[in-house]
Amino acid sequence: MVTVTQRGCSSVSSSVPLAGHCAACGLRELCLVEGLSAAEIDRLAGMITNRRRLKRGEALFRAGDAFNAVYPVRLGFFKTCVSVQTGLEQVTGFPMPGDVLGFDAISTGAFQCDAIALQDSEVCVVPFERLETLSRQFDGLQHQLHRVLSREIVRDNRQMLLLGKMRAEQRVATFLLNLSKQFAQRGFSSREFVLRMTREEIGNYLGLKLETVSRAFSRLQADGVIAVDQKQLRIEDLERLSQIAGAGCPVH
Amino acid sequence: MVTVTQRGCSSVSSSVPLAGHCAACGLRELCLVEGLSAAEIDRLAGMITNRRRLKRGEALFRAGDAFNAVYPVRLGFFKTCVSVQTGLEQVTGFPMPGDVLGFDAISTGAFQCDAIALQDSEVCVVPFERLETLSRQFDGLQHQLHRVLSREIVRDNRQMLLLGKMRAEQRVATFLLNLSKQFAQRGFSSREFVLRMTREEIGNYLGLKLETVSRAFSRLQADGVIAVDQKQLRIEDLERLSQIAGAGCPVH
DNA sequence: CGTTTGTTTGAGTACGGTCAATGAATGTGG
DNA sequence: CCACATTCATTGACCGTACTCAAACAAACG
Repeated sequence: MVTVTQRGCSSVSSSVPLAGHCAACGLRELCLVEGLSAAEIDRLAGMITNRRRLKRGEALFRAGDAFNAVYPVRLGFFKTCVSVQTGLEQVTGFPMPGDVLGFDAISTGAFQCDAIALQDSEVCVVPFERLETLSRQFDGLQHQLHRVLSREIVRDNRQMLLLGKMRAEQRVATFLLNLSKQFAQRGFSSREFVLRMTREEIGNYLGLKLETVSRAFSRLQADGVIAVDQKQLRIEDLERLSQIAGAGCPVH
Repeated sequence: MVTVTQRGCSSVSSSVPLAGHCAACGLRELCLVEGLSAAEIDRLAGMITNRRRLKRGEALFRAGDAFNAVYPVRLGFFKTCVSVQTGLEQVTGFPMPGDVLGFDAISTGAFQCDAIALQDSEVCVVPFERLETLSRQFDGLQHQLHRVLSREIVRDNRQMLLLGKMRAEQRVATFLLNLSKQFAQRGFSSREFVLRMTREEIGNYLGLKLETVSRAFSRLQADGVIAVDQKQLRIEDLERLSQIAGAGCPVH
């Protein structure tokens, strides 16, 4: 895993001109690279001419911005949120390393949501036109692109089920389990991790108020299911957490 | 394997061997065909070797079914729903002519949701491997495919906002407005139309109980915003309906 | 014509939201 | 380094929206 040390500069985001090294990237299993041949990976990496670093709180893009590229997350943590004129705002996801940001923009050529860094982060800049060109030449890349797009649709559908049908505690339990699985996929501890987002952001994502999230955490802790200390979270009883979540896996 | 349950209809679906005539299809503006050159349309149409007709209540596919093709709707009305083992079920959409069914299946090679015909319907069968092959040759088709996929992501994000943030009456008003716009796009009346789905299916889609949907309808009718008689619906005051859908009670 | 399915409406309830107060953590500038 | 401000989190009391349960009715269907 590549670690990027941030100097204590208070500047805004910097563009990092640097050829992508997808073959060496620890996120191969998740990003656009999954399942590609060595030759395909080389060509994809050659296309990534720069990366972008963001400070906490900074926007990678905002709804309405012109669409040129998609952004695989290399490092850090984001939130994406859609909103309507009236001020309603919905957090639609918490992208983490390996996830790709920006696919919502293909349909209209402008981003449809905001993407905000929840901590200092780094993304690859993948010019979308060149990605389309390359995926016309390599069917492996083409199919992987389709799979990543499809995966996002499936994830959204599951979130709709959570928002439409689950009760508060069940939503929170499902959220923690999903986080846990995602950390496991990325080689981090699935049992203990840091919640990069606030209670309010969690609540927004889950269709709950922050107080309800806090109460759910307290209750789960009182029952010995989790141990939570501010943003630090440990799963004490995975079995029971899964029960509460309702074995929230899709049926086949 | 999943069994296909049929509700109250005796005949199964029929396959209709027939070359697609995309150029002549009234849904050109919506389907995969949008923005393609005549040559591209011809090639796409040549790939569609058959269609499929479904009776009301019949499943086009079920979660777990093997994925081979995507299905542009030619005629009729569908619902798609995801579920979990515990029995929770969420309606994720009501695809209508011009919409394309099945993109959720690309990610795993198996469908992730059920697609049920709400009335006698007809779809084109587009073998997905051939669609990928063709979209490697025609960048117009490739880009349109990406746009359709992206559009589904955007729509899902908006539905997450509805489910996470809106109040009951606001959800119902938004639902009716969306339907109205979709009918308009397809050349039907945007002011008066038939609700092809039951109150329960609407409620499921909107994260509400059927009684709540019914009450919302009654209230909107009492206020002179809509006129509803069973499945027949007429929008009486579009301005006010938009207000209710958009200008919900300011949360903050 | 009877049965099933779908819709409307009412009464009571519960879950999560609202409001409010307190405290902890983080960050800033003197 | 500390004082202060700000953000974030927890907890309690109360309230309101949407759910639950129930009954009556309408429509669709065999």
